[in-house]
Amino acid sequence: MAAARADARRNRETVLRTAMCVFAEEGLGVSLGRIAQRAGVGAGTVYRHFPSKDILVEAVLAEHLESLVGAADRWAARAVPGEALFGFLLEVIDTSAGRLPVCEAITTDGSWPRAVLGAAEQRFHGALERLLRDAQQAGAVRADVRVDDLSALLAGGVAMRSTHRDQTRGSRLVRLTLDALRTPPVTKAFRDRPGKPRHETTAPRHCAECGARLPVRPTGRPPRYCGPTCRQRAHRRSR
Amino acid sequence: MAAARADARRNRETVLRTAMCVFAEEGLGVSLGRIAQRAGVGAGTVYRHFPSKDILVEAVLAEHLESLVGAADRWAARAVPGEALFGFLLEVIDTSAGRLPVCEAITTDGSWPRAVLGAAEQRFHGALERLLRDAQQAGAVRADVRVDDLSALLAGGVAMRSTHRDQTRGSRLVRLTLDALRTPPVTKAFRDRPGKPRHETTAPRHCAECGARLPVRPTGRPPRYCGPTCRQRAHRRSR
Amino acid sequence: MAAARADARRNRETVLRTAMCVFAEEGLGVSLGRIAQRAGVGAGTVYRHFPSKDILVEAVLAEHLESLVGAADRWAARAVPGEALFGFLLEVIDTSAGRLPVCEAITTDGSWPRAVLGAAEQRFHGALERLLRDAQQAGAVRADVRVDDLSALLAGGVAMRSTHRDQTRGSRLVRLTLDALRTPPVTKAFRDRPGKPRHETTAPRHCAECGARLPVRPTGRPPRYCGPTCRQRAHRRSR
Amino acid sequence: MAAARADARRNRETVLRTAMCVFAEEGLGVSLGRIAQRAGVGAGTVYRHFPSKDILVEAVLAEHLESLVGAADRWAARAVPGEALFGFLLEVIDTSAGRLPVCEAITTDGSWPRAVLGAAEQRFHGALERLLRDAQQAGAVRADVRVDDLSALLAGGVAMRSTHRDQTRGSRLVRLTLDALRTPPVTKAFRDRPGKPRHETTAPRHCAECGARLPVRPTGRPPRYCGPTCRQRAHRRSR
DNA sequence: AATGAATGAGGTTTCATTCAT
DNA sequence: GATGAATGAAACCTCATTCAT
Repeated sequence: MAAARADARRNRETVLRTAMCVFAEEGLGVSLGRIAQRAGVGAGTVYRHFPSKDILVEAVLAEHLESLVGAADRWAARAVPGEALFGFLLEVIDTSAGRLPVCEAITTDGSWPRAVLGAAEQRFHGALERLLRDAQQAGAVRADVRVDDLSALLAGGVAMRSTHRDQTRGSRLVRLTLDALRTPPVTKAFRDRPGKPRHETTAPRHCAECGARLPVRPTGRPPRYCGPTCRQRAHRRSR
Repeated sequence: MAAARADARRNRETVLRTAMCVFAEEGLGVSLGRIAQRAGVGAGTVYRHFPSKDILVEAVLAEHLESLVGAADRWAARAVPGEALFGFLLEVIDTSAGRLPVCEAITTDGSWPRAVLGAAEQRFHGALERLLRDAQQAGAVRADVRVDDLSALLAGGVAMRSTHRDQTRGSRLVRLTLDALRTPPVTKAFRDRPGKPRHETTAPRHCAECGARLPVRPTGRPPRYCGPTCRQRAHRRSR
Repeated sequence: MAAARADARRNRETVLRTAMCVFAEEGLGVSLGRIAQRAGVGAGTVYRHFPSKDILVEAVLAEHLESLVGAADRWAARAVPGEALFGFLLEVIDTSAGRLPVCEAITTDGSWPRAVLGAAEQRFHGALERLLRDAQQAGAVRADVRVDDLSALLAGGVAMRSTHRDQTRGSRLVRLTLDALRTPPVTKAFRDRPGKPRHETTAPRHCAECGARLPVRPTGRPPRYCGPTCRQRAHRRSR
Repeated sequence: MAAARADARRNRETVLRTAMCVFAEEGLGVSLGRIAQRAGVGAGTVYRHFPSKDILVEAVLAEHLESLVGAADRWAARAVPGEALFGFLLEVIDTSAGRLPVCEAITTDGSWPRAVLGAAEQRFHGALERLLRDAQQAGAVRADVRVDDLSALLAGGVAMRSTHRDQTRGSRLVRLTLDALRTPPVTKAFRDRPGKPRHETTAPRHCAECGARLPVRPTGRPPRYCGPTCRQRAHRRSR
């Protein structure tokens, strides 16, 4: 009987792994029959372990999340707080890129019985939260970022990676995007009055003429134009 | 006869608009029967105008793209180059947020007969290209960004917006992400030798202690830490 | 109004002729939409003239039968009784070969409202009957053949012609089969009766060597072979 | 497991047999739903065994052909060459009469994936070929007949039988037609060659009055009528 | 009278799920 | 516990027929 149980567990694993691959390859639309076939088991066996298709999809996602929790722990253990978070986010996006359909099933469709996912999802969010908190305490990440921002950012990153026709540039784009989380370059004054950037809101951030980004400087009169050219042009216009 | 044609066109519009809504609400999985029902027409009528489901989905997407091309033109007409691009990207993401499933059908699944979409897609890409070129010539956007980066970025932005449980913060996150495209703060030296940042590769870009982003300055000795705090902390650790 | 009527009649003709072709080419399964398309008219026009598909099929068959009645009269007018019948049967089979599906719709399926066909069918059977009676009175055809035998024989002939992969041999097979109707070799007493062409029935009708049809001549010794070549070949074989 | 397989096989048989009947009764137009209903199984079961309608039709035909191959072997085993062929052809026509629609699906429509039928069809043609060859070697059948002639002849025979409103006369007509294959009356020299039954071909094979088949006897004067009744009737007529 | 859009029942096919073996 | 055959609802698509223009 123990042997039987071992058999059953092995079968469960097989089905789960197969489903993961097939979902990734052909989308969530594949029939369970196909999965059973690819797993080399009968349709009934799939149903014994996963009483419905939704449950199977959830199990696949939970498995994925679980493995990501492991990755989070590894990153937390071996890197300084900020880099741990960025490393983890990148890894999540990389390993999830092929699984877009599965992820979307969860994120997009609100009709999912969140309860079932619960365990894995909470552990995942917990891990994410810890990494974020540490990174923020280390000052590596903007203070106004929350866990749910990260979730959304992950979804976005996966979408970018999966969508970009050029894998290398897709990767690069994701890194560029993640950098948006980093604490922006700050000055002494800013650092001394944390949370109150001097010009954060009052100073113009873009050239009033051409829209170019203006450099942020903590002191002095904030510029209104990106340079003499634009200033002149605006002056002309104002007459 | 002309009247009959008008009727037909109206019907086509109705079906198209209904399909747009229903796809957005319930995903691409909905049956054509349901769409027909919601549109208040017979199943055959849907079929008459869109001979297959794929064709209907394409039509919905094409319609959407077409409207976006209009938006692109409006932005190009009424804003300075850089802001036109950013405004357009934001609008695309905002108006596409509800249509995630439709967009994904296109971006995710490579099996689409691109030919059919062709017209609308090319016009969309053309518009995107023009906005990007102008923005880059105005120096408002990084020179190393390409159109396909923008496509991927859009997909990512839509995913973020749709995924974030808090709409407001989702919006904010998207804006933050788009800013990654902006030309990074540069100095005179950099501006004079465009494309050749002084320390671009040799200087450390992140604080060696906390990982915070380091300001890039074209002259002087590049800093290793983000500030005295980290320098001190590193010093302590090195003893 | 008279003009309108002429238009309508012309339309009816067009539809009928088109239906004939299309049925012959693609079977009875084709949709009326296709026929309307090929005829260059609207679906409604088809229905105005032929209120249902069955009625259209019947009309096509009736038209065909009507034209065959004409052929029967021509044969009756220009050939000796026996040959008139055989010529007519061959012509029927030849012209019906492409129309197998239509014919079958009538002969096979007992569910047809015979009443509607009535007129054309009766005229056709009448013509057939006359040809048969004359041929039998001339002694060219077995006395025990009835009109319904001929109908069945026609169906069989059409099937053979349509089925045989080799058109030429199909034709030959049909002729061979029709010959089964001819009066079998009879005794001297029978042959001597007046009003009978001398060799009409006793003379061999095909070359005993190669099976080619032999010309029928009322006088002289009937040939056994189609020419010197076959005669020589048979002579050699008999040694 | 074996039991399940046995069940499945039984089900397959049921569906096949039902389809055979229903096709014969109502034509190839019947819906698979109807067949499933008549077979007492679900629509899915039909589909499991025959993944498409075409495949089911083919299977029905293949089954039929297979059974005919058996019949061919039986005839070859128990009759002299010539009679074996004729007996077989008659049996084919008789048993196929009800199945006209199925046969036509094959013979009429060239669009069939012959590959699938292949096996059964080739075996059938092989059997036909053997019977024909033997019959020709025995001199019972014209030397210029080929297998494809027989195929077409069979189609024609089936059409005749199915079409004739009077079954008995239909049968008679078919026999008459098949006789067209027999070696035509030959000359003395030919007749005297050894190994040939005396009256095989020259003696009348059917009653000159009523067309009934005459017994073939190798010796004695061959009868001209099937019995005294017909002889008397013919006598009366000749006066 | 002609057009062709609209209709909707019905056809084939698919597949999640159950159940006998 | 595993198997895979059976089920039947539902999807997509077709087309004979009607009807507004």
